[in-house]
Amino acid sequence: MVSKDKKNNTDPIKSVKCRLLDAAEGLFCERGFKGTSIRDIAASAGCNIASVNYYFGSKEKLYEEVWRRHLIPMRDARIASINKVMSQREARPNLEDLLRSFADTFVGSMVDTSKSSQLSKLMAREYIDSHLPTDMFVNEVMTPTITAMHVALVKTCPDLDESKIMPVVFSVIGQLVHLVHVKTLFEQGSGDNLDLPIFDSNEAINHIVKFSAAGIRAYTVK
Amino acid sequence: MVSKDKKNNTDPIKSVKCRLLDAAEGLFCERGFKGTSIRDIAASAGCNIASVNYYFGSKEKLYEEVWRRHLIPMRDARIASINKVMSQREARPNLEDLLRSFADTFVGSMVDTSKSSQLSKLMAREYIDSHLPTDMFVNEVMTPTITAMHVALVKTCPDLDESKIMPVVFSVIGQLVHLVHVKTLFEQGSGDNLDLPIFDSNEAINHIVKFSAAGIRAYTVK
DNA sequence: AAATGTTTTAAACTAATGTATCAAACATTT
DNA sequence: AAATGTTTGATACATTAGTTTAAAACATTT
Repeated sequence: MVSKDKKNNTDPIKSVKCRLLDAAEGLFCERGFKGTSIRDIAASAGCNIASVNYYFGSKEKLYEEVWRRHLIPMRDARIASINKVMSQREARPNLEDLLRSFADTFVGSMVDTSKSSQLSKLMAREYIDSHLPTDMFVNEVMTPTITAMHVALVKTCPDLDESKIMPVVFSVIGQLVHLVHVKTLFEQGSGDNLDLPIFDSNEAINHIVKFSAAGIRAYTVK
Repeated sequence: MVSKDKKNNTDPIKSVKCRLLDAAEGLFCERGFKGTSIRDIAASAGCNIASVNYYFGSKEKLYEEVWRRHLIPMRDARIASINKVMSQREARPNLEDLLRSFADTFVGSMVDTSKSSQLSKLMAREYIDSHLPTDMFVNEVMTPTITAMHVALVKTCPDLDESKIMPVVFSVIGQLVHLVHVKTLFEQGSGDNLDLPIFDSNEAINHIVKFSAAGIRAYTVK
């Protein structure tokens, strides 16, 4: 008796709660927090409007839960990829290896399936107008990531002036965030009449690694 | 008889239309398009709700007008700053000069008053979910800017492989956009418990220039 | 099978939004 | 000053939002 239009996550195997989370994630990424209504979410998950409040208490809480599913894995993936490079037996780890590993994880850590840029998009939105409780994202992901990168860089480039590490990390992250943004713009529609070259992620990461390595070495004594 | 609370732009010298544009700009930057109601705008401008539809036709049109006031000046400022550096009498313009000039204008072109990062914030929002007609921003600002930077770089670095120019411009812009983002986050509240170092724009720009110059030269033959 | 606890449903509620109306106030021209 | 065109104001309208309610459907335990 239930109409089956426009529903994405109606797989009855998954629990209603899970379907709601999936549907909400997709819609929040696509249309933002304010742009997504509880009715949209319920419809996409194939369940009743009241379910959102029944399972999560409010729209805000649902949004929080959507985040919580990914925050820790995201952070751990990034830190792990840094540590992996650092724990190789060579005396001094290679700067390019460190950068590439970090970049790969940054751009790809959100790659569960094909919806690679979905979480990045959510991140960008949350970045600009936050609907998460105070600095949940900064404290649980950003700060730990930067710290891990900080110590890795100190080990990799002993000649690098310590006061320059933050700016250098800033530059790398700036490029990566921008890459994700641009990727997002290209992948799904909105800017389809641009004549910019097709954006290959691997090429882009190669470039960022080379560019950044040179930028970092500009600060080493020799 | 009119209550004077919370109003920012009630200067009766300015026309109602102008007051509406100013109020809308501030609120759109701060709360986004969806987060700002016509009632908020009218209240902040100290005029009636109907004024918005009277002068602009709709909320969307008002948003467009807010943009139109700045798009062309923004683009022209950026291009002019590039051309200024390029037209100096020296045989080959200096790369650092070009980068600094571009960076200054990018971060500061929105500096009419103290609300330096206001337009940048608006830009970031529009970036993520667009309420402007098809690619108005890309066509009128982004593309011309990138093109100007493109030809400037070719002249400044004749040794630079032409195919590497786009990636290189991408890296510079990525860092600058990120700088503006972070500046915004710090300047107005939301992330006040971060222990990141105080962010001085001049220092940051100095860094970006040095970092990027080295990154660019990594692509030159010698 | 009766009783109890959990989940789902349709409907209602309150508040807020963008827009439209129309008369009053104001300014300008005749 | 009268007439006309423009701007402003209070209010109404239709729509949509998030949330709540209470009954129904379902599942579980006794």
